Amino acid sequence: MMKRGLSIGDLAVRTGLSVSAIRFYEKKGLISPDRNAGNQRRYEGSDIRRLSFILIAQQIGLSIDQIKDTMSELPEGRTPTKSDWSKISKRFRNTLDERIALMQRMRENIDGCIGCGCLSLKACQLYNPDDKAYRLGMGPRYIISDER
Amino acid sequence: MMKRGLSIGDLAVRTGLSVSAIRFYEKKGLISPDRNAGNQRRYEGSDIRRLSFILIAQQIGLSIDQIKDTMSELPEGRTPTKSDWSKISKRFRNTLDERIALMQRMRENIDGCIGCGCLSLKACQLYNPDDKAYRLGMGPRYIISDER
DNA sequence: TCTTGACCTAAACTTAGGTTTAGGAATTAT
DNA sequence: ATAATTCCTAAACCTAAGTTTAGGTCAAGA
Repeated sequence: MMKRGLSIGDLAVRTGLSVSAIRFYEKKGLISPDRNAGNQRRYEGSDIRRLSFILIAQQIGLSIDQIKDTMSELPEGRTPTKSDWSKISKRFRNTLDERIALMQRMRENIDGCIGCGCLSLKACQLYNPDDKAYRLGMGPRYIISDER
Repeated sequence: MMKRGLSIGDLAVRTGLSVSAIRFYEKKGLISPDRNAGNQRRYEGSDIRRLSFILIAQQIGLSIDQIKDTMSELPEGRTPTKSDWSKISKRFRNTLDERIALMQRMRENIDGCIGCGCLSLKACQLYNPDDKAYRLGMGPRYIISDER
């Protein structure tokens, strides 16, 4: 009578994700469920936390590949403990801190940049190369040409 | 001997954008250059500012459509003045402030959420509906099913 | 038992924000 | 005058992060 694992539908209900998204994350290597006799996926309770982690990481702005890298530091053989998760979540705090600092710098510069008339962008603070590491959304792929 | 307008290549050099991106923004309705006798685009100096505005708006996280909406408040008949730009740039400050506040809330919650064991997400702060308005990157399209 | 609802895979489709390519026409430099 | 650039359009292609569809299989309730 004991349930051996959660079905993909159960997991979808528990996490709020769609079934297709869960399958997609598996294809991307973020989660690796067992299969039952009939080839259906069976998940453990700890997979709820795994998926939740993915959602949070996405809200912070990490890509699937970055999330995969981050999660690769979880223990391989055993179910991750609270402290395992806690350890990698500290990275998030740092990432967030950087994002916040960047946006604060942008905020400080924005009036000056729009108002000042310097908008050829060549000398603009908002256009500072240190800030190019993180851009929200997609934007133009190559902002500055090599000018070779 | 006076140059009548900038070519698209000139504008690309001045803004750092690629020529294809500038044409793309035109197709999206963000900019509408004149044409010369040979059907080539000719831009005014003020278009540099227009494109710079687009770049800044993208860094703040606005989509092309949102940028188009925002720019629709610029004057139609005449070249926008410094104060026209300044006015709409104030919106950016507010948008940025909201983004920053959201990220700060996330930062405050992150340890608790990862560490606490609540990660079924159903009750998690990080999953608060007020925060769903802005998500970085794409993420799953529909997080919560209707549960109809 | 049988039927309806969940699950399976593979492949095509979606959106955003562009880039690349192909085949010409206009400019500019020599 | 001619060659080398630059520009033109249209259409195809690209990536991320999924969704949708088609054609079957599995499981659970009446």
